[in-house]
Amino acid sequence: MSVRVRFAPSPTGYLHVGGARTALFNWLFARRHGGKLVLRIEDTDEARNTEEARAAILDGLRWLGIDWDEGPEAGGDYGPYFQSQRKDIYDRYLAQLQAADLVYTEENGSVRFKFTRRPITVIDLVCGDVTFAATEEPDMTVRRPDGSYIFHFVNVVDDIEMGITHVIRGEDHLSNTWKHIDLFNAFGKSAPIYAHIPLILNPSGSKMSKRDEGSSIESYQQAGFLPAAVFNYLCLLGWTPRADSEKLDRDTLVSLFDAKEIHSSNARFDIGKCKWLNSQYLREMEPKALLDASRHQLSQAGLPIEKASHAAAILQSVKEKVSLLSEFPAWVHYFFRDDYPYEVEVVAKLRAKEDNSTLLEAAGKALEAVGDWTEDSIHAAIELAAKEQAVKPGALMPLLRGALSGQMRGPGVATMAHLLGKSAVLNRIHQAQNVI
RNA sequence: GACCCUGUCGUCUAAUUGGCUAAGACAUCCGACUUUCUAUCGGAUAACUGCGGGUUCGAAUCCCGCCAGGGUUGCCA
Repeated sequence: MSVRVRFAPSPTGYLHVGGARTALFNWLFARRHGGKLVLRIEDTDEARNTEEARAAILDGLRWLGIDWDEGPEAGGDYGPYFQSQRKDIYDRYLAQLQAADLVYTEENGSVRFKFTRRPITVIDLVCGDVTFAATEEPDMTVRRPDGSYIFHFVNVVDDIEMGITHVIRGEDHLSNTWKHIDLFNAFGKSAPIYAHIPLILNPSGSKMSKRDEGSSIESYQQAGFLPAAVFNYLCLLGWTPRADSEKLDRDTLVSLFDAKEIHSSNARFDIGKCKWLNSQYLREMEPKALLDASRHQLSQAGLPIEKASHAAAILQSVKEKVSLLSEFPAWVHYFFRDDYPYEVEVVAKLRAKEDNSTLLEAAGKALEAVGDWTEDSIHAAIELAAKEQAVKPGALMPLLRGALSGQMRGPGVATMAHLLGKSAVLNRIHQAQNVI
C-alpha cells in the first residue's frame, strides 16, 4: 500500500513554526517513501477562519518549498479538500453511526458518540505503543446543534475518505488519539499508523504558540532568513539526520529521513543556531541570487538599485560577514548614496592625528593617477602612497575605510574603492579632509 | 486532580543498543591573523547524564520510587 499522509491546518492564523515543521515531516515522509502529501484545510469553525489566514498558510508552505500533491490549487481525486465543502460526506458517515446505534442526540440537538470504554492502544512510530485505559470521560460531541461537525469527527472521516496511511502530527494530539481510534473502529476501519512529533517550545519552555515572538513563518521571511536555511533548521528540531554535517540540502534530508528516528522529547527553538545556518547558506549563494533574495530588503531601506550586476557585486563583497539578508543595508548603504553618516569612531579616528589629512591627500593623489581602476592597481596605489609618506599601509587603510564608508568595518578597502568608482572615491576623500 | 509524553553542557543533540577519559554543533569567553569586521583560524569554559535506590564485573542505557517540565482532559483545531 502506498503511503498517503496529510497536513491539515486550520486557517485561523498565520503558519507558525510548529505547523510548518509538521508539514515538513509529512513532506519528508511522503517524498522518502514515494507517497502522496495531501493538504487539507480544516475550516469547520466558521467563526474563526479567515481568507487571509488560508492564503498565509499556502504562502508559507510555498516559501519553504513544501509542495503538496493533492489539495487546494493542486486538485486530486479525494476532494473537496476544504472541510467546509464536505458536509454531505459527514452527514453520510453520521448516518452510518446512527444506523449502528453508536450515537445519540441530546435535547439541544447536539450529537454525541458513545465511547467504547475499553482500553485503546495507539501504534506510534515515535512514542511506541501507548495504551490508554478505558475512559471515564463523557461521550464525545461530534456534531453541534447547528449541524456543524467537531474536529475529532471530521478528522477521522477525512482520513478514512482520503485513504491516509500515516498520521504525522504534533504530540499535543497524542492524548486524544484514542478517541480517534474509537471512531475508526466504529466505522469498521483500522486506524492509521501514527507518529506524534515533539513540540517546539518557546524560550520560556512552553508550547510555541501563535502569540509567541518569532512564531510565524512570515516573520522569518521578513527578517531575512532564506527558506532553505529555515527548512534545514526545522528538520534539526526533533530529528538528527545521520550525517557528518548539519547543513543538508533537501534531497539529502529526504534520503536520510526515518520517522522512527524522530525524538520524543520537546525541543526549544534556538534562533541563534537558525541564524548561523542561514549564514552558511548565504555565503554559498551566487551574486545574482543574492541580489534577487535581497531586493526587498534593499528597497525597504531606501537603497536604489541602478545596475543589477553592480549591486550584486556589492552584496557579494560582504556576504560572508552577515547572517541575515536584513543585515545587508547597514553594511552597504554607503555604496548606494553619498550622504552616508560617519560613525563616531570614524570621526575620532580621522581626528586622532594631525597629519591624517596629509595622508589622505597623498592617497587621493595616488588614486587619481590610477588609470586602470582595478582592485590590484588601487591596492598598489595605496601602498605606494603609504610608502611615500613613510607610514605602514596599516596606518592609511583605516583612514580610507572611514572616509569612503563612514564605518570601521566592511569589505577590503581596495574592493570598496573599486566598487565605489574613481570619482566617488576622490570626492569622499576630499570630504573626509574637511572633517579633520 | 487524572491521564499521556519527556528529562545528557546555556541551547540542539551523539554515545557502535550494557563496555575506553560522555562526543559534536550553536552560543559564550580568550588568543592569533588581517587595513576593518558580527569574517577567518586556534584554544578554553561548560553535563555527578533530574534526584534516590536497585540489578550487574560494569549503567546515560535495564528495574522501582520520587521530582521537574511539557501536553491532554471543549459543542477549538
